[in-house]
Amino acid sequence: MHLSNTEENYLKAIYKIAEREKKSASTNTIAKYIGTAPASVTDMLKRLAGKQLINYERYKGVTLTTTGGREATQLIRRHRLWEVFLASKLRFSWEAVHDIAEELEHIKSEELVNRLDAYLDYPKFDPHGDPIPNAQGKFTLRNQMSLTDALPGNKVVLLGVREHETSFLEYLNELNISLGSEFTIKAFNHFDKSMNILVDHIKETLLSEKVCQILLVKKI
Amino acid sequence: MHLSNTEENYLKAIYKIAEREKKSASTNTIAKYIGTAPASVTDMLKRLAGKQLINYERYKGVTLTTTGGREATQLIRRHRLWEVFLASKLRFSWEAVHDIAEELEHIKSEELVNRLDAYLDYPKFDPHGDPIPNAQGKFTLRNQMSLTDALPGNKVVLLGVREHETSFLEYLNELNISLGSEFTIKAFNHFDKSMNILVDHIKETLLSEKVCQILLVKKI
DNA sequence: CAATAAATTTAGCCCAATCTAAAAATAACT
DNA sequence: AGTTATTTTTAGATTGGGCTAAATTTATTG
Repeated sequence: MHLSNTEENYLKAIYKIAEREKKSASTNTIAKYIGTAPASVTDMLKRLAGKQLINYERYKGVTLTTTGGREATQLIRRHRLWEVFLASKLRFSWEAVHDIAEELEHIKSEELVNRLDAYLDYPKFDPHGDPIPNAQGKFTLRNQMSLTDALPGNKVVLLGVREHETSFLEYLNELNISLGSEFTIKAFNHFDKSMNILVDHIKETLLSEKVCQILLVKKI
Repeated sequence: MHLSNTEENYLKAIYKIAEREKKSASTNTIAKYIGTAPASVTDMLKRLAGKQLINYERYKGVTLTTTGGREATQLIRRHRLWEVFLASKLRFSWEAVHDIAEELEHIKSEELVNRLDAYLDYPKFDPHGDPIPNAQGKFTLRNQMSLTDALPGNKVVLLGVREHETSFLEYLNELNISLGSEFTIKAFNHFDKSMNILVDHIKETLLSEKVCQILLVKKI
């Protein structure tokens, strides 16, 4: 099936919205995600429905078909593998990889992505801790929770971030927080749900509820 | 200057045609090179002229401006660096790299291409022996000649090929000829200008004039 | 439940990049 | 030089992807 870059981007958007909101994606949500007018989305949805990539009924929101889901998963696979390449081989920082991978993910060559996968030693997670689907589209699952669910006294390690925004990642850099960082929860502040955290046994830091929600950790 | 992939492809075509034919590129030649109708070329030439990338006068053929030439050179740089990556890191064969690099060359990130260059150790030639312009657009020159110019008794080494067609490269594979192969010229056949060549001191092979023209060698 | 608000779709338009068919300019040949 | 052939350009249409404004459907709320 030949897909244009734009069509691929819509599929990815629908996939991610469904994942985030656990329901079918609405026209407006897609429009906001992609950054286009809702009318443009409607047009595209009709085309994608014509290609059997989504289930579309006027005014009802859309879901991916099996084919559409597979395409979206492969796109995510390509994106995350390129991110690994950029970070681990070309030494790009984790806040720089996303935008370049947005372009690289559209290179159409099954052979290329599989060889890249092998070259990188079949990585299971990308530089933001997101799981990389394998050639069959299977994601690696692991126990993880939001930092908001950790309790005072817990020790946890940072596995991933739910937000890839450059400014947010740069904020973590300033706090010397990166994947693998160890946190000891010192205190939970009820009034604003912020947390006092000891980072890597060195520096105590205050993290707002919003930041804690973004950080994915597991107990150690 | 923002250029679409298509605009970049036209600039590259004009560059390559000018290089091959040592004169301005005509509408028809460009159309054949790109694989579009001549009318489409005319339209595009007007747009490129509007962006000051080419010198265009109706019915006269076109040449690249300084800016246009720089863009074309950078595109060639990106293309050839990606070819090196595909061949040396991902172990693609030399006939497979071209098509994938055609897509990769359009990724727009100066930082990416320069880091890739460093990662590959600043290669000077691509897997077909074509020179790779450096970040300043400078090509490495070297003494080379067409195999047709070698004389019986000469020993030469293969530096490059002027033709990247898959079927041609596969033909060379069958003859066990690759970059670095050493040839001893055994005989020149006047009637059809073909040559009898001893390849790597092992196998004697007959190469047609057409093939000899494509092979770039230097004496050893 | 009627009125209003919000979401979605339709209608009609634009631009980039392509096409075919026809016209115009240049080149080639007798 | 004049006719023919070739090359190039113009004219007009198409497709993908996008827009705004208006109409329609669904949701919300007094």
